[in-house]
Amino acid sequence: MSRRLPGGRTAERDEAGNFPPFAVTVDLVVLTIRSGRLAVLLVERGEEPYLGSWALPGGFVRPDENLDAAALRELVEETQISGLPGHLEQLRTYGDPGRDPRMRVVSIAYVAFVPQLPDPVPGTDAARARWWAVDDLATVLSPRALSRKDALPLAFDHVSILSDAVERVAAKLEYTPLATAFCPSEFTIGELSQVYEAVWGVPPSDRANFRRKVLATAGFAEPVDEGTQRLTGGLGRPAQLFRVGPALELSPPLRRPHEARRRQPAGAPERAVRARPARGRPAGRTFDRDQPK
Amino acid sequence: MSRRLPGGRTAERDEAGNFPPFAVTVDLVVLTIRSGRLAVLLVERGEEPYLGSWALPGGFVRPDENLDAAALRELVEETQISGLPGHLEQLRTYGDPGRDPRMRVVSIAYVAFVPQLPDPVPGTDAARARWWAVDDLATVLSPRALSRKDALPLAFDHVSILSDAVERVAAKLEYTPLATAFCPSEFTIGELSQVYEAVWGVPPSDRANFRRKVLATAGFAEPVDEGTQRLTGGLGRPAQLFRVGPALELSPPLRRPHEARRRQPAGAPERAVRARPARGRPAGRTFDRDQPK
DNA sequence: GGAATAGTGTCTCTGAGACACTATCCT
DNA sequence: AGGATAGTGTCTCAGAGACACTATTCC
Repeated sequence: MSRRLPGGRTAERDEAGNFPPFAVTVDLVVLTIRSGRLAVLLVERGEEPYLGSWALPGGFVRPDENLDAAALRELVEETQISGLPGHLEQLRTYGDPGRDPRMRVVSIAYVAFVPQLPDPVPGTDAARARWWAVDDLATVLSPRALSRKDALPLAFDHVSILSDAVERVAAKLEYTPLATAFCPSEFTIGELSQVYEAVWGVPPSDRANFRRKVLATAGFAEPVDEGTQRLTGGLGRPAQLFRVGPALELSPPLRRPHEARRRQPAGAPERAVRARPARGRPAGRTFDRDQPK
Repeated sequence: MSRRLPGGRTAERDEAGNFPPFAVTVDLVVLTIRSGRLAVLLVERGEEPYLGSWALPGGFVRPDENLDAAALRELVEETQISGLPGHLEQLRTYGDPGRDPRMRVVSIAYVAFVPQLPDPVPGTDAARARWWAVDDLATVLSPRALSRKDALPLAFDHVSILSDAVERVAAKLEYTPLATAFCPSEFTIGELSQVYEAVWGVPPSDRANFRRKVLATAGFAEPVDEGTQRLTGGLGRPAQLFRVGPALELSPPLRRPHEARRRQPAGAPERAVRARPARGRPAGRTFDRDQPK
């Protein structure tokens, strides 16, 4: 039997007819809001390479499970939550040769948005896990974290993964109701606003307008019938409580305040593959419709 | 030496201490516009499984190349273009067990946007490749393609990949200048509009407004100094020619006409991991801030 | 009362859509 | 002239931002 595995025709295999050996893992970027700051769950490495460094939780994909299931399993193992409160989605796949010095590892990264959880319990499997404020890390992306001398470096290429994840969540808050994934089941508009502030780094422009915009999308935040409650630290007028509704996207989106939107998208300026600079015109085919000049 | 490979702590390995064997491939969704329709490059399979079916081009990632390089190599092999006119970016990774009946294959899918190319030349490596109009295929996503009895089925899970790619390009045209990746180096506003129409399935709402919006983003379409040209089939007033500028995003975005935006996002309604229905409350930890009820 | 937070009213400016009109080519 | 496509003017309405004001709590 031939080894032409992929759907296409140009499958490559080594001299012996075997496919190259790859390890396939999932890495998790578990994000939450703690003390008004965006935080990520990291685990301390207990061996080389990067012994003592902090890394994203992750693990091998099992032979019989799909990628989402592997990510979900890792999430449950690390956070002890079950039933997935919050949100989990595939982020991007990282597979540069050399990203792990030991061998070729292709890792499918996932992002999870979870509500505030208790600290990892010592004695459990997650004993050496802890939450880190994202802007205390040497994240490429966050302008707040740049040039901090005490910034914590991460193992492997996990800084890139984290940066991509932070950009993803910042973008997702603009046009989806996923900010609620960071909130408890009942929340106030003020708490929702704090999520946006923690993720974007700047508060939504105007409190009053923010409230109106949130309420403008039906099925984003739905009022709990009765009560009100003060969660603001016990001060001020009690706030209405809301639950998350069925909406899948924000119909007038909540755009990030100006700056980020006006030139570069704040984070990675688009992740496109660049060819090495072509000298002169492309040597191969040319366009049908190119007019002679 | 231990085999705890991933950054995290919960690496799994089999009884013998080895990681499970995976094949890693890239699959390409090469999109272009042909005769005013969105088209994708497919190759005919010459062996089982899915012998005779059409599939996305793809191939193994080589041990020493990164994922982007593998995708770029496949693109060049299939289209004969070099220097990457157009755009190439990672789409998503597909790795369900059983997606290839022969063994476990994890495939990183890429989308490419390319300008119109000549038909594949018989006799070359790409002889059994051809362009298919996307809505002639049994794409899950495209409303136009649904319920076509003569729709062409694709091999493996390539329908899912194609659907995701089409949704990606439709979304990208809203807030990036990537429509120009489908155009020749000099193009008219009318041609740009045709790209939007082919991808979205509906023309931009108003010709005049479309023109103004395109021109509103500096660095999207920049006028070629001199000339004008008629490309419209030799009829009507000659159109100004434009070149692509340096803009990375459309500052007032070009939103898809209403319908798609008002409820579901036209395509896959968000690709989040769903946990199996939790019976009762989550058994594990509960939220810090859950108020007793 | 004063500080702090929640909620409402309303004005202005920009951008999106609709549509009428002019310009320049072809046959 | 008539059809076809390119380009401009302008009106209306909705959404975004700014800001003033009221409401309700704790101290």
